[in-house]
Amino acid sequence: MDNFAPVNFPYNNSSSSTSPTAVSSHLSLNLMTDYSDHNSSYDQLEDDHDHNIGFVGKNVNCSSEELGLDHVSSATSELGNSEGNDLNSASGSGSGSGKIHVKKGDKKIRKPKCAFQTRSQVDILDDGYRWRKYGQKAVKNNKFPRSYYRCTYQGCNVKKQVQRLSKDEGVVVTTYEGTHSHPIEKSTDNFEHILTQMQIYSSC
DNA sequence: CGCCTTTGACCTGCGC
DNA sequence: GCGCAGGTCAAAGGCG
Repeated sequence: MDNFAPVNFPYNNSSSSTSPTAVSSHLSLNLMTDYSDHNSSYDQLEDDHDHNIGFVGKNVNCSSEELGLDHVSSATSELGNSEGNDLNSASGSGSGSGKIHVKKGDKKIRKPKCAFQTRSQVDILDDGYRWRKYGQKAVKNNKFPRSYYRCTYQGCNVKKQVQRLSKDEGVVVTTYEGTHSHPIEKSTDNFEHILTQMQIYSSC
């Protein structure tokens, strides 16, 4: 982990916000991007969980775009699955009523992801946005399931995944994917504090 | 009644 | 080609 630089979260609105819901009163953060090796990704995170904030991913290339900034970046980081589903098309149209994620022949455009881990008793960080859970899957080598959430704001197709580490039950890994196209819906003092720290210490 | 969670089925990509 | 793992859909049910 050597590329530290300011980082923002995947939020367009950086204005302060407050609304405590699920954020643990004491939690630490490890921000990382692109843990692209699906077998080692979360294990990697565990190596660094004693730090309050720090990257533990392989390729620290979380772009400003994925983090919610306006200008475009070419970052192509993605979360550790090997599938590389076309999340842009999937999120945009959901491929209709079917369950086809990627059209054959379509060029894969992988939406960058930005993941971070927290030490928290709760799985869900209240980041001020409204999320709807759309799936949950058991993950190999992990006794805890991975939950899939989607931003409920109309037209916003930001997704996030939440998973607790099996080796360290106190660590929750949250992966954001996409950019919010709307202001934050509620505020969270705790989360803003976290964001502030991230902007100071982290970089993607 | 609307929103959300749960959950099983389905689809895709990858490794063997 | 097959099996596995990850990701998504959508019906059903719960809750405020």
